[in-house]
Amino acid sequence: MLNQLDNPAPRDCGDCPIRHRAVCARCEVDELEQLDKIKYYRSFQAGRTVIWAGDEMDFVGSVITGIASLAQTMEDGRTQMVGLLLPSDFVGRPGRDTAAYDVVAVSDIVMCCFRKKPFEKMMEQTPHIAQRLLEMTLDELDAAREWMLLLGRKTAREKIASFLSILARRNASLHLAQGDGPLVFDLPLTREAMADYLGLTLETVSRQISALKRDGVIQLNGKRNVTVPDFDRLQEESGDDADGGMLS
Amino acid sequence: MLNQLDNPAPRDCGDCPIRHRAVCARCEVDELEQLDKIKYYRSFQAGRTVIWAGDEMDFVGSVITGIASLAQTMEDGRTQMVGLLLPSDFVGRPGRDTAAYDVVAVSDIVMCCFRKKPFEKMMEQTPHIAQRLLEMTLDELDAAREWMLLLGRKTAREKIASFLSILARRNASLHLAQGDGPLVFDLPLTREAMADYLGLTLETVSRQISALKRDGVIQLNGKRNVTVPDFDRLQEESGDDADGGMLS
DNA sequence: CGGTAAGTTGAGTAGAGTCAAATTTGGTGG
DNA sequence: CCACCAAATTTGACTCTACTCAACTTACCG
Repeated sequence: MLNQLDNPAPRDCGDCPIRHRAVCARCEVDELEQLDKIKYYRSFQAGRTVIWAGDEMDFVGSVITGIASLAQTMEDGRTQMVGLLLPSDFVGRPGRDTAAYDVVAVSDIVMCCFRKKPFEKMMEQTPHIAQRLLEMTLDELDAAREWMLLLGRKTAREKIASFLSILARRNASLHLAQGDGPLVFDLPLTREAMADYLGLTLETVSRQISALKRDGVIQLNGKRNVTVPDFDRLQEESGDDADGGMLS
Repeated sequence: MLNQLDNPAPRDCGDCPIRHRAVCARCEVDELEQLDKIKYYRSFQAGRTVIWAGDEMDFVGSVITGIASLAQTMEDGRTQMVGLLLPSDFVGRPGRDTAAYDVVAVSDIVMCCFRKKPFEKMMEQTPHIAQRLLEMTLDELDAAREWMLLLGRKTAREKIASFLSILARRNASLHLAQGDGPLVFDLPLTREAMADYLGLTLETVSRQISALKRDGVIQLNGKRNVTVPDFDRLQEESGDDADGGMLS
C-alpha cells in the first residue's frame, strides 16, 4: 500500500523520461529552469481519482509514468472514457479553473504538475510551450475523432480488435519494431475499463475477446497477456484500412 | 445553380462577419494586412465536397458563412461525421499536408482560405494566431469528447434530444436569449446527415423524431422546422445534467 | 404533371444489453 | 505452504433496442 517509492519522481528535468515528448519538449534550458520553480511531483496509486469533474483545479501537468483515464459520467451512472493518458500526455486546460472530466489513475502513476496561474503566465511569454501544446492538442483531437468513428460505427468485435491493434502498435513502436513476428503485450485495463472506453458492457468485451481467441486472431496467457500471431489479420478485424487509419 | 453571388465574400477583413471569432480574432491591423496577402475566398454549393480525405491540401481556412461537415468513411461505406463546421470554425491542420477527413458543404458556404506554407510561417512569427488556434482547438476537443459520450452511451432518443438541444441553445444565443418562451429553429441537416452525425441509421432518426413529436417534446412545421415548447423537458430527454453539460 | 429526393412507417431480425450464475485469479492470514 | 476470500472474468439464457429491407407518402422542381 505504501509503494509510492516504487515510482520515484525524476530528480530534475534532465532525468525526465518524457522530457522530449511532453509539453516542455521544445523548451530551452532557461525555460526549464523557470518551469522548475513552479512544478512539483505527485504520485497516485492505481484506482485513485486524481480529480473529479467539476472540482477546482489549480494545476496542469504531465503524466510521467503509468496510465490515467479521462472519463465522463451521466447522472444514472453510465460512464464513457474520453481519453487514455499515457506518459507525456497533458492534463488540464490553461484558462479553465474546474476539471471538465474525472481523471483516474489506471495504474500507479507519477505526474509532473505546474501551478496553473504561473504556467498560464509563462505560456503567454514563451511561445515554445504554447506551440508544443497546440501540436499535442491537435494530435489529441485527431485521436478523439478516430475514436468517434469507433464509437459510432464499429461493431463490438471491431471495437475490440481496434483497441488491441492500437495497443499492439504502440508496444511494437516501443520495442524495436521487428517486421513480422508475433506481438506480445499486456492489457493495461480491466474488462470494465475497456468497456467504458469502447462504449460496451464488460460482458460484451469478455465475449468478444473469447471469440477472437476462439478464432485464432489472438492468444491469451492468463487474463491480461495477449499474443497476436498475425498483425494483419487483427488489423482486418478492426475494420480500418490496411495501410493504417492511424494518423501521423 | 449559379447562385454563388448570393453569398458574396466580404470585401475585406473589416466587413468580415467572423472577424472577432475566427483564427484571426486577436490579430492586429498589421497582422491582418499580412494575412490579406495570402488569403482568397472560395464558395461551394450545398452538397459539394470541399476536399477528400487523403487529398493533398495546400490551404487552411475558416468557414465564413454556411455549414460544412467533417466525416470519416470506412471501406464498406459506413460513415461517421466527426465535426460540424459553423461560421468561424477552422479547417485544416498546419503542419500536415493531406486532409485527414472528408469536408463537405452541407449548405452553400463561403470560406476564407490561406495558402498553407505562408500561413505556417506566419504562425511561427505571430503568437496571436497560434494562441487563438490553440484556444479553438481546445474547444473542439471538448466538443469531440462530449460527442464521444453521446456516441458511446446514449440511447437513440437521447441522441436526438441532445442534438436538438444543442441546435436550440445555439439558436437562442444568436437571437436575444429570451428566458422561457418556445424556441423555434430549422434543422440544418437531412435525416441521413443527422444519422451520420449521431451514429444511427436514418430510419431510426426519423422514428425518434416522430416519437418526440408524438410525446409533445417538439412540434414540427414541415420537415425541417422545429418548435420546442419547453426547453427543460427537451434537456431532460437528452440525458444531460440540468445545469447544462455543455462546457464554457 | 410527372419525376426524383427526402422522409415516414411497418415487419422481421440481429447484435448487444441485462440479469444471473459459475469459474478463475491473486492476495491474505493462519 | 495451504485454505479461503474478494475481485475479476467468463459464460449462459433471455430481452430489447436499433438495424435491415421494403413499401409508401410528401415535398419540391422542372
